[in-house]
Amino acid sequence: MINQALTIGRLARLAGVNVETIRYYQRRGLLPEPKKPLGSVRHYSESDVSRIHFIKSAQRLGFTLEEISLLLKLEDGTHCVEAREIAEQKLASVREKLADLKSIETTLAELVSKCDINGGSICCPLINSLQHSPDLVN
Amino acid sequence: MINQALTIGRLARLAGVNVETIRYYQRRGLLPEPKKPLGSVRHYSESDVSRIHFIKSAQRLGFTLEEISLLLKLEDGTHCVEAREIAEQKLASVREKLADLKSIETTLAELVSKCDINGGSICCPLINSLQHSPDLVN
DNA sequence: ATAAGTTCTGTACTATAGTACGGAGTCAAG
DNA sequence: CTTGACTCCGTACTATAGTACAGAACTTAT
Repeated sequence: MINQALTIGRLARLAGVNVETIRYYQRRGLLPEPKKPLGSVRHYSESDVSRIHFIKSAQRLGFTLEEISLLLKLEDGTHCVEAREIAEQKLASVREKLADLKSIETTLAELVSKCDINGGSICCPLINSLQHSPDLVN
Repeated sequence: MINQALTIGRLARLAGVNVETIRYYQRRGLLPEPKKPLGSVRHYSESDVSRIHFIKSAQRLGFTLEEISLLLKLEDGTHCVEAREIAEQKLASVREKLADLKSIETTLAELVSKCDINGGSICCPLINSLQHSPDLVN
């Protein structure tokens, strides 16, 4: 096979992760482990690339691999009601995180702009805000 | 002292964390360790409660203790320019996370509402979406 | 003043999410 | 047909963020 049979190494490069990470995801059940053609090496598909991207995206948002594993189980097509429940739970938690982030964003943006007004000289507004309301969220 | 000298245990209860967590934050330099009045126990202040709340809030948003430690250094009042740079960096990363979360929110909300339309019977829209565009973000 | 409850100190253990590595087997290019 | 790269498999190590615990000192309530 001179052309791209998707081996684990190629998959890793395509997906931008480490080979070891792929094996780890397989051990954790996040990625299927294709069966090995006896006396040869495993072959992967494009969908594995997508799946890894999905995992990485979800992770960047603070989902744990455990949670991502739940999300991915929506895929098997056999647990519709559960699938919807999980999706709803996730949606709620995403909205919570969104609200938290928005409030941090507002606070930080204010601090930085107060700093602008002072022309970057002595940024007391920024420091004072942190000193007197360090409890940014809630 | 019959009344509330803020000992580490009380501080922990007030801040809603474990005593060990407070010690850990002290070791990491996230909380000051008040000096011990020889042959007695350390006393804490209200500002330590606020500081712990701040740390916990920032953590819920995905900041690492390392990053939080940087944020907290804005407080010392002596590095105005650096303080502003850190705040700006954080603001940028918060905005990135916000964008990511919004896109996940949209996707999940769509999936759940498609599920509603199907009356929760066979939730193919949800499952299909995940199967055919598992790369939620970007 | 004595027992129960805290604090202090240091060290060790835990979970999560990987990364590294050794040795054997497999592939592919010269 | 051999050499170098890659795969496979298991085990071990790493960093982050704690938690647990042992033994001594201190505090508080009775």
